Amino acid sequence: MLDIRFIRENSALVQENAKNKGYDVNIDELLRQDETRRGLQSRADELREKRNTISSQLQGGRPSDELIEQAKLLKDELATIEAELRGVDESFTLLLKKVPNMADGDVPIGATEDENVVSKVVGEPTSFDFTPRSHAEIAAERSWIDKERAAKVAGSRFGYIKGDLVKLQFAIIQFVLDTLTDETLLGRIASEAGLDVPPKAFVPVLPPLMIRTAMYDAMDRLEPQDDRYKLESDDLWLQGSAEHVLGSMHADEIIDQAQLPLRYVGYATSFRREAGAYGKDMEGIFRMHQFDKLEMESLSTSEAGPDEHLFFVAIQEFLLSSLGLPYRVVQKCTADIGKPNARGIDMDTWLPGQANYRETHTADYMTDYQARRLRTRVRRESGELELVHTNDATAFALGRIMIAIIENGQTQDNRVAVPTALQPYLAGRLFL
RNA sequence: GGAGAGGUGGCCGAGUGGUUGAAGGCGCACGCUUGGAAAGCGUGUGUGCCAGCAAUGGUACCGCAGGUUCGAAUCCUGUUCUCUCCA
Repeated sequence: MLDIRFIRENSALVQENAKNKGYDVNIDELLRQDETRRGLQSRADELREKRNTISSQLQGGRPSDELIEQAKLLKDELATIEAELRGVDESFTLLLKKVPNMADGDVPIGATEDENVVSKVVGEPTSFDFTPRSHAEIAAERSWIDKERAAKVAGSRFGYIKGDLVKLQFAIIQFVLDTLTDETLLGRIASEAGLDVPPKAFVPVLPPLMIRTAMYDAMDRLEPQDDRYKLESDDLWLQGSAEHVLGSMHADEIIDQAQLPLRYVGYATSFRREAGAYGKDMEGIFRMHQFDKLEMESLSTSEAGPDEHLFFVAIQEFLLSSLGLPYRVVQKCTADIGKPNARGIDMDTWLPGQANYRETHTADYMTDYQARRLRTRVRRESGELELVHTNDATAFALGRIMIAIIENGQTQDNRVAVPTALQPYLAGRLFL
């Protein structure tokens, strides 16, 4: 959520920004309600002040009937004002929550994701001296993915992942955890990216996979609800990405500045309905209702936030490069970065089976937009309180990255070359 | 799933209707004291919102949400979380 004081002072900018991001919000109406709300709030405060004054005169017993009568009148008036205030406050908050975060100045303005800007291409599309297959075809040959039986048991877009593919997944996980907890390596990644960020290790986390409505909403990741799985009888949702449960971990907390940045890498099975997918997306395990993911999250000061974002991107590039995969970096435009985002960068990895770059990574920078409702604050060295800035980014979405490894590393006889960086985690095997 | 106990400030802990934003202690900050330190002494030390350049003032907050009352940390209802015992 944005700061209402910021909106008051920058209403035109905020309206313009909402339009650029494709959100229909009425800032004028919001400001009108804000004024009404504040008026009622002041009135209620005044009435309470009077009530408190009278009350303090009444203590010690022997209250005069007159005073009691006065107090009763106040009580009634206050009740009326409070009811009115509750109503206005509710619709005001509803409107305020709809206002998207301000996009940073260097975010390309665009109406659809087609206006995202490719800023960097690393490596070249893998070439083969045979016609490359899709991961689904190779997995079928190797009995790595069984969607038919999964459909019988759980429905469409679920899978049984089996055999060497399971070992590959665990190898990737180990590789990521080793990378993100190695401060020497993190320092090198930072300095090679020209970033002056502390090389502080990420804390690995296995988070809860369910999240309360209030927390999900505070993270501003509850929408679109159509894409979420709700557990009706419990006021709980299945989380759609570890950042949902990592970012909300420090809700209602005040963190000493010396402890920042807090960096986490969460491993979580994530759930999404992914309604409306079609074509290539339906093949194999590209787009499933359930997938495992390693996600980075950081809480930092406001001044450190932008570099944390770039650091996350640098880490993503390091991870992809370590696997020898061709990828490109995409600066997402205003329409695509998402409501709570100030900036958003994607990594698209080359998939020979689709002969296309497809999204495997996202890095989101939310400034203080999430922290405002989470009430996660930092106590500055000066003693001042300030909202933290949040960053989240994919380390690896395991399903998608295994697709990339299979398709880019395939041989004519349906084997898959193991990236050098993963070989130590697969007993030194060169091929799966 | 059942029974019981309990959630008070950074921490411990008092408080069962009336200056209680909340005793006391610990911690922390500043000052005094000291050659220096400890001890000791003194002062201060929560958060949100509104108004104000500020000092400050008003208001709300004792897990959360309602209710009773002129007045609620204290009484009532619901709910949530933690702990103990049982299944």
